[in-house]
Amino acid sequence: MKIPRSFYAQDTIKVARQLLGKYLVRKHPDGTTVGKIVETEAYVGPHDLACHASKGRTARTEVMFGAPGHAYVYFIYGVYWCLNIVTEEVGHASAVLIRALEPIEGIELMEKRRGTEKIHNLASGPGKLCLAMAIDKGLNAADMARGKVLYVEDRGEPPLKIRATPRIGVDYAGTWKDKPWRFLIRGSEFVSKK
DNA sequence: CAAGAGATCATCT
DNA sequence: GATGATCTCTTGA
Repeated sequence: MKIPRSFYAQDTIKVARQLLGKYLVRKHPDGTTVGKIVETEAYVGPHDLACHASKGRTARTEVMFGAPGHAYVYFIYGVYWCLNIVTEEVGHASAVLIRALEPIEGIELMEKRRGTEKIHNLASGPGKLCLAMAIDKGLNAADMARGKVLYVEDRGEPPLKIRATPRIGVDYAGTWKDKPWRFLIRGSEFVSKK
């Protein structure tokens, strides 16, 4: 069943933890791809110096200030796209970065898009999973609670063992870089880094 | 295997 | 004008 907006409206860290084990579904003219979410990161608000919203309300961060359940897709290093899902109430700029997926459906399509057949390398990183699932600027601000082309499904799996570590690539964020807000499914072979 | 460089551009100063 | 919530490839031990 598709995850409703009320789920995304909760505390960002809680959403980041609970997204683990859920399924990201992407419907595209070329085919449907599905991946199990195995790694996430929480960006909790404007006071969090690692969060893009700490730069203030700008054209880029506008989506994060809006309603929960929308996709925040941004371009980084002139090369890659990254997918986040906006959390908490309207006006609270926070989001969860989807960092890695375990490929479940449409694996051949992912292999074609990624140019590799190594399954552990198809979606084990935020830039890689966006390539594998054809996610780019066109999906920025998409409503994942109501939309049909990009959403998250709960397939009713039991609770998972979760491991928390500091977030990746945010050394510039002062004391915020050490917050243990990166969450992984313990033992998963599909995370970006162990 | 680890370390380093390059890719390449939207966004903010 | 600088830089980044990344990834791949090359180099060298």
